[in-house]
Amino acid sequence: MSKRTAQDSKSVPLPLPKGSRATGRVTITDVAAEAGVSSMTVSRALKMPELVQEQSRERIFAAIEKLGYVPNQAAATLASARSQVIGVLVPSLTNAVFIETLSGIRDYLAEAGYQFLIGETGYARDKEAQLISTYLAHAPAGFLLSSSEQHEILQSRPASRAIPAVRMFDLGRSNDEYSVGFSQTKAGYAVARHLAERGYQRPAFIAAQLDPRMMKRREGFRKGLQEAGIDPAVEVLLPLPTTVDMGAQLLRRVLEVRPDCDAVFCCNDDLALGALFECQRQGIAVPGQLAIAGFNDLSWAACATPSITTVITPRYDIGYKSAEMLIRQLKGEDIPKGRLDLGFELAVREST
Amino acid sequence: MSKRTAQDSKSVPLPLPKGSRATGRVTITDVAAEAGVSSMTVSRALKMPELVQEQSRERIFAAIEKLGYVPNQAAATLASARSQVIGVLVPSLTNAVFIETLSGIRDYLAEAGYQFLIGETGYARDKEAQLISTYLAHAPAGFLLSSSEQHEILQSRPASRAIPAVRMFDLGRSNDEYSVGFSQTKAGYAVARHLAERGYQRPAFIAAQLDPRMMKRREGFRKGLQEAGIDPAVEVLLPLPTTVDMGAQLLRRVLEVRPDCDAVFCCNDDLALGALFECQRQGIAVPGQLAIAGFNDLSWAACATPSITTVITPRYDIGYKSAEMLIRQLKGEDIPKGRLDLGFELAVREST
DNA sequence: CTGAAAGCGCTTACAG
DNA sequence: CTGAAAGCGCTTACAG
Repeated sequence: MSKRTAQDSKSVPLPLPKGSRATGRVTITDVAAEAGVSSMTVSRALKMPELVQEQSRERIFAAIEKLGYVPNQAAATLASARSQVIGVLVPSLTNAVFIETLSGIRDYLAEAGYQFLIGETGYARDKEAQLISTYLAHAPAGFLLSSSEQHEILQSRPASRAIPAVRMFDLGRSNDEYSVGFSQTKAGYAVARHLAERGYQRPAFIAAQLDPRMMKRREGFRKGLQEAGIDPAVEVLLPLPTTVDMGAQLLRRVLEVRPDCDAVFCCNDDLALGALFECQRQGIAVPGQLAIAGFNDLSWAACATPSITTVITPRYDIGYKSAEMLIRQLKGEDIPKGRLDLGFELAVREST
Repeated sequence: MSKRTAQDSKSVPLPLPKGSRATGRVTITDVAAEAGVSSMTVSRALKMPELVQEQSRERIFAAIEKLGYVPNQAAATLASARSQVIGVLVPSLTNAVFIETLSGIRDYLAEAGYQFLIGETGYARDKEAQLISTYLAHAPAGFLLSSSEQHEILQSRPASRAIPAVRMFDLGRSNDEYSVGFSQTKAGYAVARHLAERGYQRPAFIAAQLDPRMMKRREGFRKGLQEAGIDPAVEVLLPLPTTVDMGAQLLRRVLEVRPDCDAVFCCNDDLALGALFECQRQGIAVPGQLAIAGFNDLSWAACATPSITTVITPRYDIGYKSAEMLIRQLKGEDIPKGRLDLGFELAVREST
């Protein structure tokens, strides 16, 4: 009952012991021989079990178990020209926000049987394009991107080899692409309206990193203040990676410029925490003398003393839903292009 | 210039135009034809350029550029039985500590031309073993692991197909394996000695997660207290994932059991931050009434009010050095097995 | 429901 | 320094 492989019969005219290969690996052919079917049938039993007779299927799975067969992904990828790998590109791996997005992605992809390759773009469009090129060598089934830009290298592929991509965090400019996120502008606007309603008159804005999303929050914040008849003049922006300590530094600068400032919107919770510590250090009452608002609702915002008003963002869901949108496309479902707006929620707490 | 697909070429056995393939991809053969050499030579020019005549090399690189050739990793992996992918298994992706380790890994691997697949073990040995099995299908060149256990599935492979692994964070029990980390026990011990030297008499210990590393810190802490003649009786341990808020909860429990407690060692900085907020809420002076020590030196520890005494751990370096140790093995260097102890540093600050 | 044949794009020896 | 041949382990049509 011994099967020969093509190469055995060509190069070595002696039969190898049953179940063994030149490389020592257990292959689909070994499983097929053990189960008394062809390798095609084994492949089908793995991919589309409903197309294989139950009896064959049982023998095949028993053989897989017995031999400890692990499918070779490289061979599958080479033969089918598509892998089970998704390229995921996030701006930063040191930011808790994106880590939670990765958790969402991982949860969906693990369930769907996909792996992912993570790249860090450093908030730079060029770096994103470069990583896409690198990942292309792995024949990824799709991409999950975080830049709101188009990438020529993906656009220029012929339709037959197109690789689907979903943009995360920001909503795309048009409905011609897939994007999952929320409106940064509206979130900034909501914070401004809240501060205005509470009666704060001299608010400031502090930000670091200064990527496009930060700038949209700022834009919305200014718009909200202007609509409330408040002058949004005091801003301190620093184009460096965010740290908690930087929140303290930026607040000090704000207070130098405008000592009578009565509220500060921090573009993220790290800065808000640093600002709170600085107030504690200087003996400034929060919110009595100065209100503080953050962004993202990181783990400390709710339990700080005082608890910090912030914007709860759907970052886990952005990952999960983006992955879902991508995989459903890959499975051939006809998902309409467009923006999936997951919204946000303003958490009003003690600090304002 | 119409392209044909695979099925066309079968049903119609006509030669394809030069430079094109059934799949439409640019292959090494296309590059070889363009450069007027064999595909072997192209392969060599890419892997070991010094073995190829300069003139050929120039023509080859020009052809690569002209055709936009991207090597197919799947084909390379299948042919060589080894990929450029490293399997990286960390306990958690929501913990800043491991994220920084990943940054270290990424920095080294990116430089060395490797990709990595990240898995999250949830601090469970079984989950780690399961992920190893899954990743084996990708023919990883090596593993970076975070459990201190051995894994049969890796141990049982024949020497010819052995996959090297490096253990991170903990130092291995023996010098029979590769490990990069520091002594958790010594770090816990150092905190105890510091508190004792400062004259604290009724210290408590709080911890969550309770993975083996936490338990080693505790062990060292207890030992240090005992040696200083202090009773290490007050401990509150909770086997749940760490959060900042949990630090507040655990501290409340400690104060219920022992209201006269004068110091608390938190097994990580998240708990320490929550404990600090709780003290602020209750009006407990830090360190006047209660000293607080944390672990890891996360970004807020140094700039909190008061700044938090903690243990600075070499987590970025653990990632970087582990990756280096692994890749140098893969490149055939004869790296001696053993433990690489990167040490730690006690940062004494205002909170103690 | 099942199988024989061909091919995916590289690399591994080997021979010059 | 270079190349012809064979093979890696799957999947894709196709035919039954």
